[in-house]
Amino acid sequence: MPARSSRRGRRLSRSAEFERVYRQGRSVANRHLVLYSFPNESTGELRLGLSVSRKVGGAVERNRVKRLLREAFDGVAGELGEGQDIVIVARPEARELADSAGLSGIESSLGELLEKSGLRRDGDREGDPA
RNA sequence: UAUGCAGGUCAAGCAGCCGCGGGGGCUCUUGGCGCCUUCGAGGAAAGUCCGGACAUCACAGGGAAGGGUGGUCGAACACUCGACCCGGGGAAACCCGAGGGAAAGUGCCACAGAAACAAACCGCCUAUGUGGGCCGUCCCACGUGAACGGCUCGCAGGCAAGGGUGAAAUGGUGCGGUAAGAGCGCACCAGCGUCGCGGUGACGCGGCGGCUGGGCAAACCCCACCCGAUGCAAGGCCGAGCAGGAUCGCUUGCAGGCUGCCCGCCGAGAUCCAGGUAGGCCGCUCAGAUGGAUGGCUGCUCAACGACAGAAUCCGGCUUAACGACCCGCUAACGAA
Repeated sequence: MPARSSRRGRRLSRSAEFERVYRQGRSVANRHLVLYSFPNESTGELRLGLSVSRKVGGAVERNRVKRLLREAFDGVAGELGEGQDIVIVARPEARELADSAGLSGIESSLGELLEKSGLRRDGDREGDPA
């Protein structure tokens, strides 16, 4: 438990790992994002993968969407259980959301998906003995 | 000074807080964690259109095919750059030009027009040949006549000046000339050839000559010069597992393991080899990732949401995209003073 600090966990690195999350994981979506999740006890870590296709925009816009998604995910990572892989796919509408509402817009959209998926550990704050 | 040019710089700025990637250092028993420090996108990083480095493969020499380049000189070739030449634009500064060859051949030239490469629609001519009509002259003959002449209508023929079409119709203007005309002749201009001079050269200037018949070669083509193929997913190193080979061992356990030795126990495999998959490392950088860092929030200022846009082996060029701000130099027509 103390091994995982407050910063983000590892990331998904192999396309095979993405495939496993896509095929075997559960998914929830709204008009901006799609969120896949798959419990992975072997690593004991919370890992994130991002997929932002060319349909979202050019390199600058895709970078911006990815950065905002990482930032937003960082903010809520403490509320999620360990030992699972998460993949967030950005839809083209995510670019408009990032342009118009910025980080807060992405955060609320991600929070909506987490609520829908039930991934939040309800009332769990024992990981942060402040 | 406005205006217009040419070259260059920047790419909102500052502060605070929270974060991210690489390097270095400190702490630490190692790994790790933590802390400190430093560096961290562009002028186009883009398109991937050229060239080079680098890498692997191929390679005696020559040719063909294919591709590229195309005023000259220089930087070894090419690309490109600099200077210059020629043509075009501009008042100028300056800008633009795939700028070799159309008497080697083939092809194309829309619409319009007679015709787009060698011709004649309208038109001009009757000098020349020939047919008809009328008139006149001529006469041993007075005519339904020969010959000659004139006028006129044709045919053959001559002309390309003028009209008209077009982006373009085979030089322009003037005089002479002719039946009418025409570089047919002459003068000047333009073009071509040739000679001389200047220049490394593209070319320029001058003299002379006979007057030469369109455009397109980013149409095929011809000429000159250049070019091996593939590209960092190049390529190099390490290397699980599975299968393969070699050696040793396998009822008498004595190879091997527990363990450095002895005993004891377990015990059917053990060790090595090259190739090489998954995977890893290098290539890969004083930005240097390999699911890919360079960001977010707040406040203030300029301003009024701040353009185009994000490195992926490196370097040089080309092309394309795009708000603006500033610096330096040049030009000064019209207009203002």
